[in-house]
Amino acid sequence: MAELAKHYDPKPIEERWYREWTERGLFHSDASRGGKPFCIVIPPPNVTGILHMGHALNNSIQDILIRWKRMQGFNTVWVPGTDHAGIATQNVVERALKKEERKTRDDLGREEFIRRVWKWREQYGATIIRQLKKIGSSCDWERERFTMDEGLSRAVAEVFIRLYEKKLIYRGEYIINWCPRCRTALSDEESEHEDLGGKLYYLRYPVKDSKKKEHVLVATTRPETLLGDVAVAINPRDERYRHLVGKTLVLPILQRELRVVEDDFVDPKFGTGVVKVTPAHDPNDFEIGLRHGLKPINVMNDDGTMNEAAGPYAGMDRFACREDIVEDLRDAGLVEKIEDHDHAVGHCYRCHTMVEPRLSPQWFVKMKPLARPAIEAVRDGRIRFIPERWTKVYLDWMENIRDWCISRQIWWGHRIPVFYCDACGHEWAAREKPGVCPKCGAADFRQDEDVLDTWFSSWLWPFSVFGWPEKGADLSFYYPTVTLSTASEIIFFWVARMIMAGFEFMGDIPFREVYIHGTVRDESGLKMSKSLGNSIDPLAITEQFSADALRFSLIMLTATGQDVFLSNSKFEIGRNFGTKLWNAARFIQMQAKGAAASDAPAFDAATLSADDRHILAKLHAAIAACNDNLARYRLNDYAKTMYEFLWHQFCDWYVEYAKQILYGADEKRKADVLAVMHYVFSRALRLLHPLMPFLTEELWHGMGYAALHGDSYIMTEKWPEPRPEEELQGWGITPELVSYVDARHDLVRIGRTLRADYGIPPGAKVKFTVRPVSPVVGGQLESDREAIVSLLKAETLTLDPAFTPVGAMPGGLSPLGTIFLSLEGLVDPAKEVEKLNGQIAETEDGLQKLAKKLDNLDFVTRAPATVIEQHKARKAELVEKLEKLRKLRDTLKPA
RNA sequence: GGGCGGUUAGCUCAAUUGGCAGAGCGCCAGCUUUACACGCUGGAUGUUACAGGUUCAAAUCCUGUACCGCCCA
Repeated sequence: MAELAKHYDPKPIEERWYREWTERGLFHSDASRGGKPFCIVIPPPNVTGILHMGHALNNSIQDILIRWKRMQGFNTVWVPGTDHAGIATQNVVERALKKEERKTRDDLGREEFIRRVWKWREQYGATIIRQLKKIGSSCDWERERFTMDEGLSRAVAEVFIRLYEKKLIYRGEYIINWCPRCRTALSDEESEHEDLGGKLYYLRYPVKDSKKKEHVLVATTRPETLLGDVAVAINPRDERYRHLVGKTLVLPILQRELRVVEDDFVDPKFGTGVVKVTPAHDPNDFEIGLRHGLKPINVMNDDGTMNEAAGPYAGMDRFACREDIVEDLRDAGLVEKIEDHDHAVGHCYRCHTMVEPRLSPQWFVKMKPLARPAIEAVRDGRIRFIPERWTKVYLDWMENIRDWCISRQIWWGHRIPVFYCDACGHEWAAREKPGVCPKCGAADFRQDEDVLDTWFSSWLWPFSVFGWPEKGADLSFYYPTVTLSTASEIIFFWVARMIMAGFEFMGDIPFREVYIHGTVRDESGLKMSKSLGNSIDPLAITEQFSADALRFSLIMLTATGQDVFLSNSKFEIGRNFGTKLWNAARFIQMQAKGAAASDAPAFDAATLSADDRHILAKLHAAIAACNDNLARYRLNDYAKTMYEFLWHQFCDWYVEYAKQILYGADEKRKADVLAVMHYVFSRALRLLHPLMPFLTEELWHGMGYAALHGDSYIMTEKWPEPRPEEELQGWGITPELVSYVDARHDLVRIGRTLRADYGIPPGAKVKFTVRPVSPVVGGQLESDREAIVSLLKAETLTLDPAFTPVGAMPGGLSPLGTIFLSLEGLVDPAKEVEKLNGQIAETEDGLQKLAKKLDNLDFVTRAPATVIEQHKARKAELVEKLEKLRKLRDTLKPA
């Protein structure tokens, strides 16, 4: 076996292992293999997308869960894929078409355009998939799906028809959010509200046939829509405007006659209490219009320009029209005033164009009946949100759910499977394109021009990826999936709808747990986004550091469900940790002079030292902590557990302890220490594998563990489980032993502090004396003498229960005893006294606080006994400490 | 306007049932120590945003205020 290189070079190693894992089919799962399924479906990224930090975080999380469960022996599958992102993809291809051929989609025609989109997808659609592989995602690539592929398209059609036949899908003319740039309808969720500093225009609407030239003041934020006004509304309880009832007003410019209607919707406190009613351009006005039988007048084209109904403004852009109309009204003396007015305005989530509420015929899904079981499932805990607070967000939305506008006026997507017969007017939905009208037999029929919202395919993802509507073996084995990991932004878009679809079409939940991770932000707290230019490219990080470093740093920094603030330098955490691990491995390998002979507990349990037992105990504590943290989605704590264990427990203490044995002559002890090291390290690697898959795989092989397990891969190795308590006891591991070694670490630390305080060069050997607190501790320290000497770089260590310092001798208190540094003639007694006085004051302070508490009758009578005991014990400790500190100081004082 | 989250060391965050406020990074001092300077050793650092309240005891529970962020209308 080759020696580990002096420096770890991640790039070729990461490429190599990913290739091998894939070639060996290690990511693939087969339902026929049986066992317990553990399934995650990936939130399919846009086929147009490139990997950003949010993806990196989310997919690291999923990969950790998947790799962990795979090692635990579950039949694990992570189903990958992409979604066709209707509007986004169409935009991209249209832009390219314009740039390269100076053509529009209309120039090509529908069929040719769609052919081009597919071509584009073949060429660029794999980018994000390739990037997911780069960061180590262990998806089952044999199962990769695309929302437009044949199977998923079949599922979409099936779902549409079922809902259509149940009358849960309907077509109707309603106000929807319209993007004039994308020239399509959007769902409510796709219109993002943004607060804008707008204006409130107070306009005078003359009263018809008024001799006194009476007028009414109407307030509006969108004056250009007045061209579509058909009425003016007041609140029936508003006394100020009683006199208007039954009157007719005259619309400025167009001179259209407007009724005055009374409607409860009108808020008397907003503006003047009189609102213009424009049913074709405002959802509330539309409702008012329905209640009062008003005929809407549409004054805009689909691209946001004014149409013929706008009279003199026909052909103008909506914003230019607004300016002109205000100017014209001002000239006519009809503008009373203009106030600043902040209000929320919808913007297209794709292109950020201001959304125009627009009346148009669209397809909708009736959501209330679908919501009911989906609400129940979350209420009764069959589906759990992590962190829990998202439950309320979900429930609030679901309980006030509105119908879902699913039709889009674009070409790229699943075309609505509804047909209209020109001959007999029949309308029907069909899975396959029919030959003739099923009613009259005519061949003259048209398919609906619109396509479906992309989410109309995504909401089926957890079962459509397993072949639904066919009820195959995969579907019954893997469904329901276990965890869905995603960001809070798409709880409404996607998570809620998947739950509804799960119940409607599978009769069951789609997943048990929804893990909502935080948002990735830059150092100043801004959300990372392409448009802000503040994003950090995850692939650049893998180039500069490594995929493992990227994953480790991201996860370690991301507290459960909290946002994460990133900068380039944060990724040094993972890189440094990886390097540390690499070097620890090199050390073991050098000392073992070759590959591991065994990673079993191949040590002589009877002769283990306290430090051996201590590191074994810490390993088992780490195993338990990893399991616990992973099960609770506390992935940052899992990362911290491994960081603390490997760096501080293993490297700082155990490896340092081991040196004096490995450099010594006792061959039996050497063999035991190496056996302990291999036992611990081989398990730690496995614990770390889900986080740092590449480095751990490399070391698994490099250290020879793979060979010991029949050339296994760490990724399919058994996840370490803690050994039973009795077995650990058989190895001499007890809580007392662990706290003794912890305390001895303190003793060493205090000894080192003495060295540092007196400026002893790190290389210089000095004499230490310890006065143990008890004969038992004295005995323990005696048997660990070599270890202490080595860790303290001591010349000698004297253990003397009766030791009294002669003259000025710096000393420190530890739980195991007082440690003295022998420094003949070098000590400044005054300085030492000063130091001790500081410690004495500190101790007195603590003691006083404790005494005050314990003297408090209320505390003693009301606090639980265990707490009182704790306080008493601590007090006794401090009293003793104080006494020792004083004695120490007194010996230093000149007599 | 309604709701949610946050405010703890210079920075980023922990602190599980209310019971000794911690970690990483940064900072300071020292170190060519035969695994590692991407390192080692040691050190300093807190009015837990503010004001009240509950409690024997509050970072933690309650009320209010301020500021930051997000979601919804």
